[in-house]
Amino acid sequence: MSSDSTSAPAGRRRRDAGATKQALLEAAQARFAQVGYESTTLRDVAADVGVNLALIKRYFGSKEGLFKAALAASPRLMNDVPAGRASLAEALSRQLATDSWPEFDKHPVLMLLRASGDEQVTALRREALEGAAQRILDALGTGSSPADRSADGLLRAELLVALGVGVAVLRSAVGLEPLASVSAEELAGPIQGIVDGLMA
Amino acid sequence: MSSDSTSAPAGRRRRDAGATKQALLEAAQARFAQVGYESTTLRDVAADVGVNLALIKRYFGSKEGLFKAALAASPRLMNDVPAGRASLAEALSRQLATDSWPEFDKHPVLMLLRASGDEQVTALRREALEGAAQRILDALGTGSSPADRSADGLLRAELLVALGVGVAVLRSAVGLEPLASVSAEELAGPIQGIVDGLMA
Amino acid sequence: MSSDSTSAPAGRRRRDAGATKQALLEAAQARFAQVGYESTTLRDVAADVGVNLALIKRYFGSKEGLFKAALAASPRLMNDVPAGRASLAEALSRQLATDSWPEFDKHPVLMLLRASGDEQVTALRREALEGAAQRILDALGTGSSPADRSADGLLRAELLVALGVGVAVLRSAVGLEPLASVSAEELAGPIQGIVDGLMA
Amino acid sequence: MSSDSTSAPAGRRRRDAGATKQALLEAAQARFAQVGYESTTLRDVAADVGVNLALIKRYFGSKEGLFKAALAASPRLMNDVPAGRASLAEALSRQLATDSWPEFDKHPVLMLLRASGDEQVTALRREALEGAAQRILDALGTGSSPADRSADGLLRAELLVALGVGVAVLRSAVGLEPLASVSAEELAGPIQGIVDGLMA
DNA sequence: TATGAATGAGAGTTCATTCAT
DNA sequence: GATGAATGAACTCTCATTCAT
Repeated sequence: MSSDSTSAPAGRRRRDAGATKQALLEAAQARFAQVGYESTTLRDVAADVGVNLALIKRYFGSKEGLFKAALAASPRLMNDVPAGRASLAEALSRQLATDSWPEFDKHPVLMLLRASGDEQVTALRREALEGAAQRILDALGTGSSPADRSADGLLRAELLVALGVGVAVLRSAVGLEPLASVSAEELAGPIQGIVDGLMA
Repeated sequence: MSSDSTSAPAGRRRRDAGATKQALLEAAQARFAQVGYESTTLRDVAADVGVNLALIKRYFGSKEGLFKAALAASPRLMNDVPAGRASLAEALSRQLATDSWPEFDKHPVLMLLRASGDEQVTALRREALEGAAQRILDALGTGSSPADRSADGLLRAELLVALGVGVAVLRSAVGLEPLASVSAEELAGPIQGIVDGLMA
Repeated sequence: MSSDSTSAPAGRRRRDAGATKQALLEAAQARFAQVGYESTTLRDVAADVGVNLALIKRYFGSKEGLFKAALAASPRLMNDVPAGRASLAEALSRQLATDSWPEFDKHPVLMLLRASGDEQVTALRREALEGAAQRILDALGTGSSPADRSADGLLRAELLVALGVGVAVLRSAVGLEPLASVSAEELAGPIQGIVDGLMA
Repeated sequence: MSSDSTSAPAGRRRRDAGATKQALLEAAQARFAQVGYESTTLRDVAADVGVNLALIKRYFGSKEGLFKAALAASPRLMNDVPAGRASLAEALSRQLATDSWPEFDKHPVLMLLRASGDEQVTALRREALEGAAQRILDALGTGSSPADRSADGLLRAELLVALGVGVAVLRSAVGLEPLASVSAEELAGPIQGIVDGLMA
């Protein structure tokens, strides 16, 4: 779908700063998610896009800068989740199965887990995950069950985030079967059970 | 001359190959779990123990070798879990709270997630996690509930493993509150709910 | 459109090639004198003036070219020195004190000492300093003292140049006190003694 | 005289840390004096000695560290100058002529003038030159002339240091003739005149 | 003419590893 | 068996420069 950018001369993308920057960003996201911060080399990222290494410095300042940009450009986790337990479980199942992430090792959540020591990165990471937890909590907030409103509602939401993080890791980094190749459909039942059990 | 036992780093450990090796292994486990494979330097590990860098080469062959040995020497996850949902939930809660791992960033599960390149490492990792899933399944297997015996029983067990992995990551690498500082006691309720919901 | 003169950097200098070139030259002189050839980046020079980096290439060809131009545009050392030992000593004192060079680290003699590689640069440098020595010799040449006309008169003049160079270096690069902050007045006596002693 | 080090196996110096370190130091001193801090590359220094680049890091930590070590290992300027104007002038002449420094472009004073931005380096530099000035002052201190004891005695001593610095620069970096190839003998007269005139 | 996207070469630094002693 | 000197390869980063527009 989004293979080629806006108005690029197809063959060799040349002299289009925006497109180059975007391509670098995507390549970086993939590399960071797949092999982590340290193992990702800027040479590889540049080579993926087919441009010179120095452009990364030009556009992102440094490796840290590229990482932060890649992190910031990641899609929001658990975005637009309709209210209600059923739709939450369904959204979780879908996002954790290969359906929405054919190349699962590039799942944005994986990048979140790769360290870089930097303080700002840690903050970005935390914000992203806190946001996901909050959105999960919101999706459950309309329910009448006492647990939804309880003091530890956020904790329960975070446990669902943890579940998602764990599934992503086990799928991609470990390849644990049958989890690694389960479909959204097959995942739906157990996830629904977890959500219900957690909020009972 | 003086043979020191494992847990007694008396004065200057001298000429006790076994103790030195064990100390190196523990130092390596801590470093790998805390900062990951790439960021761990052999010099640091050797310095932690106070021995020469070349000893690591001698004992473990290479950095990969040390990592594999550290992985293999990790405590088994979910070991000795009594049968029954309640005890399973309790065991999970305990292991995921700071209670059993005061220095949570050295939790063995964290080391499992580091470094991906080597094939043998991936295998070790998978075995460790498959074993945990199997033991969880066993702990539930004696129950009479239909889900325990269902075809996707293993999948459900793996979801619990995923939950554990995710919690460990969020606690240590991200420091997501309130999850990061929750006690085993506070964790028990929600975890129990999840186990019950999953197996309902 | 609006033609700005040399010393009036009004608003945004536009379309005045001469003024831009002159501004670049001055900025380059300052940078080269202050931090040396290698540490001066063309980006910095361009930024100082507020023009595009490529303009330097256009006007001066290369970094070497800019350096040569900056060197060639430097004010002549020991220019217009009236004849006689007293006026020579006075001229030396004045030029080596902060009086005439409030920003002493931009003193033109400092630029002369930077960068060595290029052959042409060495020639320019030598010419500038030979000229200064010659003018010093001329200023003394009208005197009746036998030393003025002696075969090593030039050598003696060069020793005065050396003194000047050394003072400039010690003032700016090293900050050697009390020399670094001495006034022209305080310098006058000792310098006069040196000139007299040298020519006695 | 000091071409080969202590007990080196002549052919290829191997496995002698002390000798290697010393050789690196000497090579660094030469390079720094000749082309300055920025233009000196660690690869060149290592190549001069015929060892691996990484050894410089091992022994000196960094380029800055190497520079500081080279500076600290430099011979003291104006060391062991006997008291009296005549011997001072003679010592100055000798040190500034090719006599004592056949390869004049490696003269230690040249290294002092090459910047590196570092604060500690500036301090080292200043100390070395202050020491030289002090020793010059001491050499003159026994005289009965009023100027020796005057408040600006140090300033006058520093002017002699400046003269030395300037001569060194003009000899090596600029090659100003006839100064550049003057003998100690030819230099003696003018220098003596300067010292006398300065202290009159 | 002037801009800025893109490049290539080389810098210091870091690390696992190897090799004499 | 154990030490530490020495190596090679790779990394990030920096800069002058070139090339389309």
